[in-house]
Amino acid sequence: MGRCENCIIRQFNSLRAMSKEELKRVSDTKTTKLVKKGETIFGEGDKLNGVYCVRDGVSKLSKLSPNGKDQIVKLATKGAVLGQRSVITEEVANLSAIAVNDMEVCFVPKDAIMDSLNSNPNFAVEVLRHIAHDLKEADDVIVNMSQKTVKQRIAEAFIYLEENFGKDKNGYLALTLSREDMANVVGTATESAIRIISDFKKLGLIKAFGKKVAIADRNGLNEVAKGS
Amino acid sequence: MGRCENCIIRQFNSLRAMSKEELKRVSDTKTTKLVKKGETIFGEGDKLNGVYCVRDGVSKLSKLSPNGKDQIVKLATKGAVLGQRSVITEEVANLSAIAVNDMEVCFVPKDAIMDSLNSNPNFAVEVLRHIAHDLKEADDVIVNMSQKTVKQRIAEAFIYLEENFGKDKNGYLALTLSREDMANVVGTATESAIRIISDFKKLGLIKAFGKKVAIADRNGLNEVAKGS
DNA sequence: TTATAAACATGATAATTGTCAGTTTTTTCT
DNA sequence: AGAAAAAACTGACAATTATCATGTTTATAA
Repeated sequence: MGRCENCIIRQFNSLRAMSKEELKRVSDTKTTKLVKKGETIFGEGDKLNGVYCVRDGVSKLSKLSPNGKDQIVKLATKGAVLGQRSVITEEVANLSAIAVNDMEVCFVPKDAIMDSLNSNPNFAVEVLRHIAHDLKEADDVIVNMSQKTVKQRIAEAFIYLEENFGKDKNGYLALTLSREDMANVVGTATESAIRIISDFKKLGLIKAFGKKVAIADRNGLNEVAKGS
Repeated sequence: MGRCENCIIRQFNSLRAMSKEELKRVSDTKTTKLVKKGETIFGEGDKLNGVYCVRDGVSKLSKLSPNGKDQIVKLATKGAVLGQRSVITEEVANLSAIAVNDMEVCFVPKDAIMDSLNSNPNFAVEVLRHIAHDLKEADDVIVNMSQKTVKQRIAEAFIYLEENFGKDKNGYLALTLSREDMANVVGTATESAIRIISDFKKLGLIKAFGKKVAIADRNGLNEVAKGS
């Protein structure tokens, strides 16, 4: 079994959701792709004829607002599946997927997914669970965006980065985002993000080593996130 | 066939997604409930053992933020199904559902839904499509919340209310929200919402008759929403 | 029908956040 | 290495939004 199936299985969190033949069918149709940092996997409005499984690297899923700013809605890493929502509803993509660092993705054609969905209830229910979970997360983001200050959201973002992407051997966040991306995650101006991150450094909440950032005072950051 | 099945069918947009026996099973288990304005159907953290179909009236789905403010994430009207996300993921409710006006809902037990999901791929796929659509909408809300001003969001909210809940015979919005609810929909302070709504009146973008509100200048409102 | 509460409204002010106009630092490319 | 570009940073200021205090109107219930 190739690694691509692992993405699908991990994503849907059930080894038994797909039968051997289904996995075989998916396996036969897969294509592997290397995507360099900054490159676009697909853009807003693109018609997708398949989904992309992330094997390695991180992608930002963002939407361009009318005023020209990008809002990053989600960060997707190893094991995530991109574009499934659009494939399921048969609409064009409503987000664009851009590589935050060098990535390896594999492509699974629409038909392979749709056939399994239509014939295998277990698989459909697993996908359903997964999307339902995404929806809960999205609702939480809505509440955060509208009820928390930029400072709180940036504190949360650092915690999120540590929890979801981990640390390297020296304790620095495994995923380094530019200040601009950080601003686009929390929905603020780049300058505002820079200022607040500088403050966090001065307060000893985080520390930096070159581009790398580490959380220095987890409790303190948590306090800020809750609303000091 | 009772009206309760109509909710389910309308929601999932497919007459053929449920077999006759399945509909019968659902029909046998349903319970109808009257909910008065302001009453809670279920609250954040409640364990749901079924879903609620909205037969009549409107419910707000909201989440209490730590600072004590409510964020309304969604407004659900006739034909909508409440609580399905939590039932599917088998988590407690992450939103509370409160009646905005007098409602009639019917309750469908968890098992009836889960059995159909597990045995009927068409039904599962229809539910999946529906939740995928909700997810797209939630992503759009995230972008709006973070990239638009309060004024823009209030203008959009009026347009949304007209498009989704319609007008009465005199052209007034069929759904009247309090200023506080309006503020909680767009994620701002009640006073800010009041001020902006007053401005809209002065500018002739909307007009009021008692509690009722009508859009007076649709194009103008649209301009404001886009960012005048 | 009055009292009581809730919703609506307004002013003054403070806090937050965005914008613009730069400078400095780091990265990239030849 | 050196030029050019991108990213990070800073200050000054303006715009937006929240908060608090209070008054007015409208709805609700005894």
